[in-house]
Amino acid sequence: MDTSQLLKGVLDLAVLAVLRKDDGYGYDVVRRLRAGGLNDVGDASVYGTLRRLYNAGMLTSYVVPSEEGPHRKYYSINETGRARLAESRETWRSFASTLNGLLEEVAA
Amino acid sequence: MDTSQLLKGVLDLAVLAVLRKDDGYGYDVVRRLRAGGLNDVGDASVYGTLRRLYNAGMLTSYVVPSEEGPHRKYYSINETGRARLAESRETWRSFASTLNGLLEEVAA
DNA sequence: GAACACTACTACGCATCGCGCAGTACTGTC
DNA sequence: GACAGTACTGCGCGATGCGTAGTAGTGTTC
Repeated sequence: MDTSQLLKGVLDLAVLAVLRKDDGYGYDVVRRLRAGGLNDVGDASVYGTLRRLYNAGMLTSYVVPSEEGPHRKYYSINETGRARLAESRETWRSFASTLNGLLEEVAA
Repeated sequence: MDTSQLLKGVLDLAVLAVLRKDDGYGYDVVRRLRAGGLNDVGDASVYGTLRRLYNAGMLTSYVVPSEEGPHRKYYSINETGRARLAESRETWRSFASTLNGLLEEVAA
């Protein structure tokens, strides 16, 4: 089944989550997300999300010329981004809990 | 925080879930969802979802004239709808589990 | 009895956002 | 030198939740 709709509003959260420890560039973030189980995430979605988060002031960015390919634009999460990550995580947990509640009444 | 994006792709599931036991009409489904914790769900979203599910053959419908207001259009889940409910529930669980995995690495 | 509130549904258009696809560009390999 | 892999950008589409307005019926309150 298609999970693209489920990603809505959550990709921001996922991207912030994979950046919370180490800086990363777009292509790398895509790989981390897929390694984490989001197999179907499109690369354009991730690049778009990174740009959106950057424009929203959640990330800083710096370019590193690579000797083994094109330059890499690294993104680093800042305080605003961390605050947003914490907030979004709580929103997600609360929402997931609510939906699970609705689904579990099925058994009743 | 705004949860409208999180609802994407899940409202179908939630609507099917609240209809799985008893038939319901639009206004009633809205109340059940809100009672279940989806406080911010818009009524137009629910009516739209009901029509979408009906057009997709997941629901049947019958009109009951009410003595205490306008007529009510009841919706009833059918076999196709139940199959979809089961399928979507699994998709949701798998997805939620994946995302929780990504988030929990935060603690590590 | 007129204004108002509640119930119940429909229709229109908007905004968000993930995605597909094309394009650019650099490196390495066969 | 054609091709694959890496890395990023931009364009336009499609799905879907939401706001708002509109229609329509019933009950309440002054």
